[in-house]
Amino acid sequence: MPAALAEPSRALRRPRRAGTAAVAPAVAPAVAPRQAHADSRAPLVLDAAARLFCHQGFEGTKVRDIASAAGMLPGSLYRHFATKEDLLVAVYLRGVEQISAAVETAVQPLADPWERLQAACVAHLEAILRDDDYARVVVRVRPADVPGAADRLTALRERYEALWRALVAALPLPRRTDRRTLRLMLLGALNGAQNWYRADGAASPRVLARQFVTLLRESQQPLREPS
Amino acid sequence: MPAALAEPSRALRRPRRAGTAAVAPAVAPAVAPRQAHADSRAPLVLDAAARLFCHQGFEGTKVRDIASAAGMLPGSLYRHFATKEDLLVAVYLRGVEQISAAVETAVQPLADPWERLQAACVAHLEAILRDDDYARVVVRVRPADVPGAADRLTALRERYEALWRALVAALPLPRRTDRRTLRLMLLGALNGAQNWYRADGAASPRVLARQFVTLLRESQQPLREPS
Amino acid sequence: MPAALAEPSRALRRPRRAGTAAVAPAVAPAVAPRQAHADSRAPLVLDAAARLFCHQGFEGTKVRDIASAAGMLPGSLYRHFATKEDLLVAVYLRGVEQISAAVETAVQPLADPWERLQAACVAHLEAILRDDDYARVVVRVRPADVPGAADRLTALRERYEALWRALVAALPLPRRTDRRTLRLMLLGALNGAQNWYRADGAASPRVLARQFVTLLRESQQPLREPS
Amino acid sequence: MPAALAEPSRALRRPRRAGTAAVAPAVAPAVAPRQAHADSRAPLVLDAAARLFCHQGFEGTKVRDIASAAGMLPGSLYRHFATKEDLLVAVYLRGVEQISAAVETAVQPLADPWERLQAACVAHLEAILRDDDYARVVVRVRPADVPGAADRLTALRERYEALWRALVAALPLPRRTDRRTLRLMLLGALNGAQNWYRADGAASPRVLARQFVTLLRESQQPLREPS
DNA sequence: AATGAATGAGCTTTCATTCAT
DNA sequence: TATGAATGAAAGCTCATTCAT
Repeated sequence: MPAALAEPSRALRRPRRAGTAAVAPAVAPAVAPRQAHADSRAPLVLDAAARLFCHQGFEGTKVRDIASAAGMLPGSLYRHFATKEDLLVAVYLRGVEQISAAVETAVQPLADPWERLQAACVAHLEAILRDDDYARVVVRVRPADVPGAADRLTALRERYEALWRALVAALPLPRRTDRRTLRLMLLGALNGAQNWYRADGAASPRVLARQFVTLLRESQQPLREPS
Repeated sequence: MPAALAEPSRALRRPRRAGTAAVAPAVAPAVAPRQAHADSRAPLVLDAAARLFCHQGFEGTKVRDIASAAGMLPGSLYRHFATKEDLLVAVYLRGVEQISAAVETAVQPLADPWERLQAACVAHLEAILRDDDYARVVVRVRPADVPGAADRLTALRERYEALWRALVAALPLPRRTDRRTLRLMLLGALNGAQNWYRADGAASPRVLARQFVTLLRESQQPLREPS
Repeated sequence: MPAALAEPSRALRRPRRAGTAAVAPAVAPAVAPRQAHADSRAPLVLDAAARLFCHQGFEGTKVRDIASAAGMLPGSLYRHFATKEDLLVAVYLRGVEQISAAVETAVQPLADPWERLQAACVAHLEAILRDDDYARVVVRVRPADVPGAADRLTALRERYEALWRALVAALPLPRRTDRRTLRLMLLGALNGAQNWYRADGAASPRVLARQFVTLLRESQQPLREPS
Repeated sequence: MPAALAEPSRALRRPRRAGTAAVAPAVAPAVAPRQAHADSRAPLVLDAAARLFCHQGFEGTKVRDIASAAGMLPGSLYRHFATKEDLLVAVYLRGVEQISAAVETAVQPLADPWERLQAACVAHLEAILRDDDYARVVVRVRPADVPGAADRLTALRERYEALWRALVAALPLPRRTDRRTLRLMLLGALNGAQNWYRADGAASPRVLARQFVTLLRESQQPLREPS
């Protein structure tokens, strides 16, 4: 995820090819300037939008705010994005890409299903609590609150949740366990932290995530339908 | 007004305390008619606002919508509430009152701390998923999304969460357990259900709540700070 | 038509009942004030819109212009009309109503088809050249130039042209005469006058109209397909 | 007209001096290629503008549309035309040139004034109904709708109408006939056809034109001031 | 000559709120 | 108390035009 954060605008345009991104600029530095000029401001716009959507919500953010945060006039913004909703979708897309990458990176070296789940929680929580304005927007802005983009937003969220479905599917659980509820409960608990977590608190996102998973993990022996 | 707000809404919903609602008018019949008549539309406004805020969010709900849902014109609405934010606060207040009452009622006959927690979860979940537009607004509308009322909204939420603080404080847990995190995690998981719960699904709010608590309860042996 | 012009706002709201309009106010003068207050500004808006659409075209007229000509702010206009297009349609509607009334009134006392046609031309020309901003808009603003209202505008024009279809149908003409072409040619010639007629010119609309019809009338013996 | 089409961009800037156009390149052949190449896109722009102005009107056509229809970007367009209004004037100019040429060509071999008028009508109608986007714009776009170019547009129309003044002046008519009204009425009727003529209709522009003239011609015995 | 991002003024429309009646 | 027309600030967006490259 740090890597993803370091080259944010690229992720929007090109297919993610691991390892290539860091090398390419070094190989063809002469091309970079031209490209950089061509759409140098678009990533600025996206960054500004992500920051503002994340802090003030979608409705609370005015197009003028985004423009001026990006150092341009409102009209100029529409060279890059047709509507405010499209801008949100672009932020969402990259948020999903980045948090997906973060989770995948965190999970990849691990084999044990519970360890993988915990690593995913850590990555998720760090992204939505601290690191990543884009990822934070994905959690902060509710699809249903933006009618003009609800479908696209929901589809993007779905894409990310597929990751979690796989993680939960791999857990060794009693047969009758409702894995869907387990997944949604866990994500709900994680995302809810955005409402109360304060950076200056005692627990880091990492510690918090471990607590969450421990909670879940130890409980799985008796997850049964209570009478 | 708090009294007025507390009274009509109760009568509207359930005979929460049988006999009381019907008696009150009889006690003060001389004042009741004029006042009752004069105020008779305010609860309508509040109900309409609760329903709309709950379904469309705060920004998504227009004052005109509320007024027309209450059978009046926008101007008339301002006889009862000074601002749209005040209206939201009033809904919030009653939402907190009602969900508090629901939880307290559910918890009261029980003695075992875990049983009390589970009963609270059931009551909370039934309120925010099904029963109570007012309570749903409390979960649905994020204080931070309404700058003009954020403080008051947060204070009301606090008031409700005090209940949960007590419930969690009563749990027999290892000394080092972070009860604040436990509480917030649980509430986050419960509230998150509003985003994905569908009434036609397999699990009722009641079953869902039991799953949540079982999850928590069984896990409390090892909830310790990971190294 | 003079009657229609004398009470313009009424025509928009009530079905035209000949003779009643002039009497009603006298019969129930007590009701008038309340009614007059209720929508006192809406006719002002409509009049202002008609005048401006007529002089500057639809695109050339800004909502702000209409509002300030009506003595209000742009936002206030939307109490009365949902969109600028709707306002145009309302003007069109009344334009059609008024010019229809003018033509019908002029034609009614006459029996001879050619005399009726000539009277219709006089009425039409007087309306679109001098008397009636509303009627002028109907000729001035081309439906195709206002995509958002083209259908409704065309339908209204159709309604008016039906009158002319009847007038032309009644003419004693050779069987093979293409009456549709005759009608459209005549109306085209009449409407075209809006582009070049100047009030200070030698010929009045009345004289002009007579010239047009004479032109047509005398030619009808040989209107045949030339070889 | 074909000649005019063959040297489009030149006609735009200089007064037409017969014979010069073909010679100039021969005189300075060294310059021609670069110039010719450089100028090669301007006619494309003009054609695109004519097509779009004709189909969507002036206001309805965006500079971007023209540019992209001409295969260039908006900024590039301003190498050729200083303003959108200038572009319209250029289209108008060529429209007038082309329809004038068409009418003159049609009229030239004929001697009889009525036959000449009829030939002019045929040529005019074919141009504005079918053949010629440029000529269509002249009829479609009303000078008064483009304040920034109204004077120039009117002047160009005047130039074309001079032709018709001559044609009408040559007609053997009773002395008291108002030839100006006759001319304007006829042109109004012809131009009005643009609003209702459909290519799939029964009558071709040619047949239509003949009907129009027959109409006029036969009527001229009694075109007198009615009492 | 061509690009295309940027400009900036201006557009139509929205909406919480006010106020004369 | 209720009305509903009016307010006025601000919103999202458009578009002819400019300008550094």
